[in-house]
Amino acid sequence: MSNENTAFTAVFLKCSQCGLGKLCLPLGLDAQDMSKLENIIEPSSPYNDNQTVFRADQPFERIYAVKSGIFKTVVIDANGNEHILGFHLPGELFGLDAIYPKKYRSTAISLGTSSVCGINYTDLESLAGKLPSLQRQLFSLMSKEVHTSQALSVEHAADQKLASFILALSARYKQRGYSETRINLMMPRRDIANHLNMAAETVSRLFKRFQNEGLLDIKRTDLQITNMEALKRIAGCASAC
Amino acid sequence: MSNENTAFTAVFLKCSQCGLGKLCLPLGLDAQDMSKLENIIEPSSPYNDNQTVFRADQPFERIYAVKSGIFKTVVIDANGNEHILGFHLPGELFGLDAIYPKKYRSTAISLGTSSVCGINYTDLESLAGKLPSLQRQLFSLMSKEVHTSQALSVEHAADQKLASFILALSARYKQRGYSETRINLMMPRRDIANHLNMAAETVSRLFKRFQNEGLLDIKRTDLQITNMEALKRIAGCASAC
DNA sequence: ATTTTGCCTTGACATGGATCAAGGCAACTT
DNA sequence: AAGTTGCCTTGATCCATGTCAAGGCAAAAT
Repeated sequence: MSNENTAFTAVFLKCSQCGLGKLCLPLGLDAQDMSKLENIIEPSSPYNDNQTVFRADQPFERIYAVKSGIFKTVVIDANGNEHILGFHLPGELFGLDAIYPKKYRSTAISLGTSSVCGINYTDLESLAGKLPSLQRQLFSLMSKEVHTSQALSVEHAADQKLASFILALSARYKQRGYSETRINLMMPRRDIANHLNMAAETVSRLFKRFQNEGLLDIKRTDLQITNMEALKRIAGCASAC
Repeated sequence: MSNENTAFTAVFLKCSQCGLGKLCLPLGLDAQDMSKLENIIEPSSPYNDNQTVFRADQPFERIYAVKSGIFKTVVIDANGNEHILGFHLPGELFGLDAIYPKKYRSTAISLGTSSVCGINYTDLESLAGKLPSLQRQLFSLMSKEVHTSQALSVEHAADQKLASFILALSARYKQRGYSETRINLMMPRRDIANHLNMAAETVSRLFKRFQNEGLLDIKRTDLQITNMEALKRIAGCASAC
């Protein structure tokens, strides 16, 4: 938790230099439009591990795009139980579910050192009205988000849920130019389990089973997929094929 | 399944006369803008029970707004298992998850006699670029959709899921000007069970338990909520409070 | 180097809910 | 009115997964 990564602290990249343009909001924008988008982006200093970007019930002002690292969004129910709605990788947006109620529905927390771009929603809306490509990309990203949330509810057996989770992560890493077979799980077992509605022990046992069956190798957070096809068969291909 | 409701057959209501304007796409539009929206709406003849509006994998052309009745959206996984993603009431949109991949992800099926407005998405996009209120409402509805999909994944015990489902239906009926305590479940137990990832027997037993505990009265599809507070306690208030 | 801490794994046991099987009831058919 | 059909309910049983408890291991702290 020491502040050793001063290299990141003052890096306020523009969209045009960011490298996530292929995935993030600017996708499809020409140079001129992108600079208009850049004008309303509010880059922020990196968050250390486990810091809060916004809390549930706070008034909605900005949506956020992940610049580096990972964030999770969490809701707490009436009994105080936490539930992780999702993990957000670089180039992904979060806070979109706050648009309708005009307040955040969840709390967003960094996993490890991570950074975001904040985007004032009022400004974004009015810019989207002027730039058709931006409007299109926003709708597209929200559509994707709808699907991601639905996909989770389709799986029901524990092995199916975990296999789908791994494959979905793999696909998202691949999109970002990383290996699709060698993944560094940034989140602890407990968080994976919570997100998938199961016990951490079940995650542990399933990883072991998958390893015994030759589907993957895992040591702590270092995951290597060794039989993608078999994993897909277990996943039932609901979200990953 | 006889075609006794000829009254519906040729009723092509305009948005301005539809009565769902408070919930549906036209929300927030003035008369002039609404007529522009009306121009791109394609009303269709009603569907009988269990008819298909679109199928998964067909190319995406239109989003749909429910005009009357109920529709369900269904996905079929690699093993041929069906899963009901959601039920759609009058004024609600479906097909939004098809925007990103440009093909439908699910199959939409009518429950009982039901009707829709189809809206060509290309036209809608370009109109949304011209009418800020329409753009705003579209973003708002998609944001709501994201939340609805997420809400399902938060609950985990069967009683909690069923209680939340009932309360969410109740709230949606209330919004539409119907009673929030007396609800006609348009879908069979099997469909409710499937949507909530449980066995139909479990739904049956839970309805009985809730009835024994004085939370509700149910006879076939006729549901009466008698203790909303207790139901909310069981639901954990994740999606309904 | 030793201790501490946090996370992960493993085992034993308990249980919620699935599955299997039978019966009931209401609506439609003949 | 009797039969048929589809859906719902109820009971008995089983199993996947949760829970509880203990132990292991690696990284951080002292």
